Amino acid sequence: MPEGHSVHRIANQFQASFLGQRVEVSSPQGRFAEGAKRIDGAVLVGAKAVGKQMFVEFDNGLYLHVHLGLYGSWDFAGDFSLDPTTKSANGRMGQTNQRGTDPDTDDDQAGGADGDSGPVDSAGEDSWKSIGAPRKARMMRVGKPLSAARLRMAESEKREDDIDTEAFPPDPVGAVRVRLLAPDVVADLRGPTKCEVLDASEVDAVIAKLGPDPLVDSPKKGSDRFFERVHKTKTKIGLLLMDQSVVSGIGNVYRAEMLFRARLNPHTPGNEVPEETVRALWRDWTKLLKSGVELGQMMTMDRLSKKAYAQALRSRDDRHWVYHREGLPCRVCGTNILMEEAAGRKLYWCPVCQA
DNA sequence: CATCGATGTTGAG
DNA sequence: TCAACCTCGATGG
Repeated sequence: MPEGHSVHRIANQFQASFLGQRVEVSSPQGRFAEGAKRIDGAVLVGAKAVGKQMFVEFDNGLYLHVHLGLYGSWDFAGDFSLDPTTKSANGRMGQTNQRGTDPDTDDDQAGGADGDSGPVDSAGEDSWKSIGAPRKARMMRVGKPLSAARLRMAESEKREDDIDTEAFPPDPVGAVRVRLLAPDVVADLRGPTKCEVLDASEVDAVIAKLGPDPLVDSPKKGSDRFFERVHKTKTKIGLLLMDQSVVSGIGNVYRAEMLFRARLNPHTPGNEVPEETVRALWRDWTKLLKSGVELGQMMTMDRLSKKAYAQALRSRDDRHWVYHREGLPCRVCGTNILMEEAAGRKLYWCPVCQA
C-alpha cells in the first residue's frame, strides 16, 4: 500500500495527463457503474491528494474519491507526459519511474520492471505506469508510439506489427473498477478499498477528518495541528503516527523509520514526547514525503555514500533502518532488530537505539 | 500450482 | 481484536 507519497504522485500524474480534458468514465468490471455514470463525459479540472486519499475534480461539481487500501493501483497507458513529481501539467522530467509504487516493497520497482525501467522517456512516450501497490509493470505500448518507442521496439524482439496491433485504448486487464479515458491517455483503477463519487461538501467532510499533510498544510499549521493531537494523549507514539486523523499519509514503513530516525521508543506515550521531538517528527515527515514524491520510492536512510545510495535505490532491502529487518543487526549499534504486532501491523524497532 | 503476505481501512463482535 | 475486502508478487513444493 502505497503510503502518502504514492498518492501525491498519482494526483500529480492526473494533473499532468488529464487536466482540462473531457473524460469518458466507465467501470469495465461493473462494480462502479452507477458512480461512473455521474462523471462520465465531464472535464477533469483538478486532482489532489490529502494523505492517502485522492480526489479528482470534474467540471460538473463532482469528485471521484479513491483510496487504494492494501492492493489498489492505477495503471496509466497511452501517449502522455510522465511526471508524478510535480503538479505542472507537463512534465518534463522524465521521470522516473513509474511506479510509483512505492516503496520498498516494491521492489519491483526496484527491478525496474516497471516502467521505468529506464529513465523513462520523456517525451511522452508511453508507456505506462502503474502506481499503487507493488506490482510488476505490464509492459504495454499503446497508441501511436513516438519514435523513441518505435526504436525500442525495433531493438527488441517484438515486431512492428505488434505495435500496429496494439490499439488504443487497450482492453482492460483484470478487474478494472474504473477507467478514465481521454483522447490520448487512459487510467485504470483496480483493487481500491474506496472508490466513490462525492460532491464538494462531502469531500470537505472527508478531509476534515484527516490530520495534517505536509504537502497540503503550511509548515507551521501542520506542525501545530500534529503537536496538538500528540501532546495531550497517552496513546503510544507508535500508534499515533499511523492514525490518519493525527497525521496524514504515514504508513507502516514510514512509521517504523521515522521512530528510528528520531531514536524514539514506539511505546512512549504521546504526552511524554518532548514538544521539540514532536515538531522534529513533523519536519522529518515533511522531508521524507517530499523525497518520496520525487524519488517514487521510500528512501529513509540518510548520509549514504554514493555507492550505498545507488544500491539502496536498487534494492528495498537496503533502503531502511529497521523496516522489515527483524532479527538483523541494527545498522547503527548491531543489536538485533525487534518485531512486534501492534494494532494488527508489524512494528520494527531497535531496542537499544530507541530505548 | 497452492499458499502466504503486504506500504490499509472498516465494521462486526 | 479480528475478519473481510481484494490483488498479485513471492515463496515453497
